[in-house]
Amino acid sequence: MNPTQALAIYNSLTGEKENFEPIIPGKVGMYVCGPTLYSEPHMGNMRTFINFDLIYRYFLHLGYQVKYVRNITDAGHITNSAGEAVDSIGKAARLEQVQSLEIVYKYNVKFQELQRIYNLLPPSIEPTATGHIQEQIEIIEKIIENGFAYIVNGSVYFDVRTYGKEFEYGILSGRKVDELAEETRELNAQDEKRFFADFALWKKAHPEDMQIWRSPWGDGNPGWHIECTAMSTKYLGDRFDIHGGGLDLKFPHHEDEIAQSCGSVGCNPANYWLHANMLNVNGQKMSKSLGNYFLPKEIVDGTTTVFDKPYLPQVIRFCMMQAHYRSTLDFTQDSLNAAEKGFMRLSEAYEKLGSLETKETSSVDVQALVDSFYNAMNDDFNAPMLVAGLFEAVKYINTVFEGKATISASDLKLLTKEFTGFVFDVLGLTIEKASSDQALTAAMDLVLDMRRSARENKDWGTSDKIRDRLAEAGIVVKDSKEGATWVVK
RNA sequence: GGUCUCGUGGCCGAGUGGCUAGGCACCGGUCUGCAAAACCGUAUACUCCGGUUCGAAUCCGGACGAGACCUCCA
Repeated sequence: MNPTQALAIYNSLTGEKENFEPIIPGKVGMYVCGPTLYSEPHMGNMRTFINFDLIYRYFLHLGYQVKYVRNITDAGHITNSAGEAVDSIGKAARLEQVQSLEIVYKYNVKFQELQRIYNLLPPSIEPTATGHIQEQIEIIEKIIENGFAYIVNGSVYFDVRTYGKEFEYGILSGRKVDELAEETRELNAQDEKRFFADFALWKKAHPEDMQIWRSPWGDGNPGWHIECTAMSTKYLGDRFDIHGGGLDLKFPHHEDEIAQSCGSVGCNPANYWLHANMLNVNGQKMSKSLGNYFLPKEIVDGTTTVFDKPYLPQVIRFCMMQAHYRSTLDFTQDSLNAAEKGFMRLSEAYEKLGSLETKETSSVDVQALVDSFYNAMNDDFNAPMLVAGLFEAVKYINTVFEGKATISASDLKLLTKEFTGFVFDVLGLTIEKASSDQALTAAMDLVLDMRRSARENKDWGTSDKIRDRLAEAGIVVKDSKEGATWVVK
């Protein structure tokens, strides 16, 4: 590795790019908020997970030993500001007339499948909220002990006002408690909370609840935020390097995690807070009501009506890599088609790498090119800049292939190592070999052989007829000096 | 209503106080029996109005527009 600049990360907590300094040299502890499994994760969820997969992969590429924890939220109780329980998993379970765990299990299987399809590296640990109820209770007890929470009628609430005397509530989101008071539209008059901004750590069970746990305060369910605090603390300690998640979790979820950690162990849990931006479709945030909502599996299968053709998962991933993780990204038919063609070009250049002829010297500064890959990623994981650098390499590879530029043996070795390293290991792309259908391949060999004979006899009529009829069947024939190749569209 | 972000060429999308991001499309060229494909190359931009500056699309202010969060959300 030859980065000419240090790894800088944009820290949402400070609003600035900071040089990355791990707590333990050579090691990284990273926690990312995973999905709530009350439905199949949609494409927008996937973008967040793909972006953090990129970050995970880059740390690994730099040689860090990474402990990557991404939780699974399988306890449905979440409370809104009015203190009302919103049990999304229980709701889904009732709708499908099954138990909560069945819902969670069903969607977890789908989520695992999606991770395979989109080539996500498995995290070091995927803990579940329901597996850490005891830890959550212990943290709540500690917060109560420290005076930052109170018990009302079997529920426990975090006391934001008392907390605010010692710590700063709103340190991450920039919200001020006073402002929040004015902004909040309506408060529930029946509220058990002492203050509108207080949030539930533990919620007393309702008779119709499908999942109930025992606690010192009676039967109930954990609050949403405490789940993440418990799991991150258990596996990464009171203080770790990176906490990530979608931008929409910044407030209140992450803000409340900070409050819970400060309120229990006295410090912000993470040194660097990273937030991945949202995915838009045709210019708008993906949503069911707008009709631009689709699942990661549907776009691959071509079963969504949003786009008129299927796309390979690696094309979708590549499309995402052309935008920075902190920017919104707009998926449109055009942007996906552009990514598809660009990805093909990248793939084809990769396949040429193995057959390049080397010369005494290189006509391009390969080391500088490789440095640009690292510098791009070291600048807050700027994948689009990396992709631009990779296309510089593509152009170079192509011109060498055409005999219009030269590369030395040592530079070719370097370029091959780093180019493939960044394409496969860092960006997480996969390049599939052409059709593995042996019967089709044999038939095509025969057809193209007959066409070649026709062409040798200047029988253009037959040659063109074969070409056109194959095109109608969805097979595109590409002629080149080395002969004809084909590809199924 | 409050807080915040953003507004880049036909599309997607980086970046920077003065030095061409990149991809796709377009156009030109090479190649080809023709075409496609492939490859190479050129062009097009920084919402508007003020201000700071030798110089701003890049900094500041305002206008307009878009989006996010404030309620579950990746």
